[in-house]
Amino acid sequence: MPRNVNYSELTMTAPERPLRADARRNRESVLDAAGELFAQRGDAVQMEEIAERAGLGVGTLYRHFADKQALLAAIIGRRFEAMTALARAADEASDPWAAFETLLYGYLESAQADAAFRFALLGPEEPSWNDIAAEKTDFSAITERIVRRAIDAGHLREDFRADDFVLITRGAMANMTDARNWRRHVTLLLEGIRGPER
Amino acid sequence: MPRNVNYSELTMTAPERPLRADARRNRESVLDAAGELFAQRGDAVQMEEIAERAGLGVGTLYRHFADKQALLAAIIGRRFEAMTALARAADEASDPWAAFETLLYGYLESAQADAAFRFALLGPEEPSWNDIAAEKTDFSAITERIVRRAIDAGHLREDFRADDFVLITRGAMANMTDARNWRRHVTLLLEGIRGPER
DNA sequence: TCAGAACCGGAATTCAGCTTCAGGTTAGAG
DNA sequence: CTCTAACCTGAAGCTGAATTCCGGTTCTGA
Repeated sequence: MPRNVNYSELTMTAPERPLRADARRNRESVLDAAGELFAQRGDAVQMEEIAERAGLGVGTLYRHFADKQALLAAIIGRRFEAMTALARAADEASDPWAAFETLLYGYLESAQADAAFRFALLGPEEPSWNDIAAEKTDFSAITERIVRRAIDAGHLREDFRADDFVLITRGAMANMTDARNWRRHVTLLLEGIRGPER
Repeated sequence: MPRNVNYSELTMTAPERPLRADARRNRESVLDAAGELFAQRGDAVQMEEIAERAGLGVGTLYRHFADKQALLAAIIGRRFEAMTALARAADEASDPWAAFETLLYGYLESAQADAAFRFALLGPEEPSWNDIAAEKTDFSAITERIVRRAIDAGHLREDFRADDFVLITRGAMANMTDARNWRRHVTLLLEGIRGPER
């Protein structure tokens, strides 16, 4: 007889008994509220605030998620899934460079809109986010393929590595204080900053 | 009759009465201890830990610095001064590109060695760090001159701006998880990542 | 050498947030 | 309709870390 079961598992193993209707509804509210607030102010939001926005008591948050980390992980997990979907879509493009740009800018636009996402990507690895590691692997595989295509088509320098994609995105995210800074950063990266006299 | 005077003013207006010998010595110990620890783990160190490393009680820290922020500000301020000195030195180089590279890599190597410095540069503007703003102005002026020289000599693209220097450094600092990542990042930036088929 | 201002130590206090828990409520099976 | 497991609430408890406070200690000028 578990008292405070954690249904936040991202792996979709259905719980023995489905949630009661009100519980399912509330869980959704929590996820929505947390999603918005985390996206807006990252880690800094308080549990109480999330509960209020969801129209629930704090206790209810804890019925659905073991702790703040678990809630954050659930939110982050969603974003990662979306990102993998984005990568998959980008890979559809027949033009290799279009695929690369779609992936890069799509990724960064998502990051711009979501402080929690940036937080997860820029900060140190959270050991509690194991579920996310698997998602990352999927994403990386697709990225790898897109990068390779761009190289083979001569759009990226020969020695470009998928890891470099991470470098670029981290760099850009660090410049997201202002809406246009990160675009400038990416532009400089893509075009290079050396002059004619190099 | 002030009780707990804040001598952390970075502006060197000497206090009415010079500090007692032991006090001056202790102040130095605090600065040293805090400098090392902040450099190592940034914001995350605790006052108690700093006190211990300095061989003093916490109360003593608070005799010299109003609060943790003030102590951090004092440390950061020192780094900024060093950075301005570095810029001045770089500007001495007769070769414009050498000057630019010296500045860029010197700046980044310092950042690599100091988490507190990165923290101050990457995080949002702290309102309590007013003293540092002045130092920043000096630094910016020199950077501006170095950038201009590099452009005029044809080593940097015409539309390069001093602000871009900030973009680059922020980007690189975000990639300082691993010692060589940021160098790769800078290299990509300088050389560009587009292939022959651009 | 001595008084007392300046200084120091570190236990006690404060505080902000997360988390728990002892009841009250409600969905929904029978 | 009834009963009860599942659910919800939010005040109270807990925790970790900053900050205070005051009795004791140490400089230093006379």
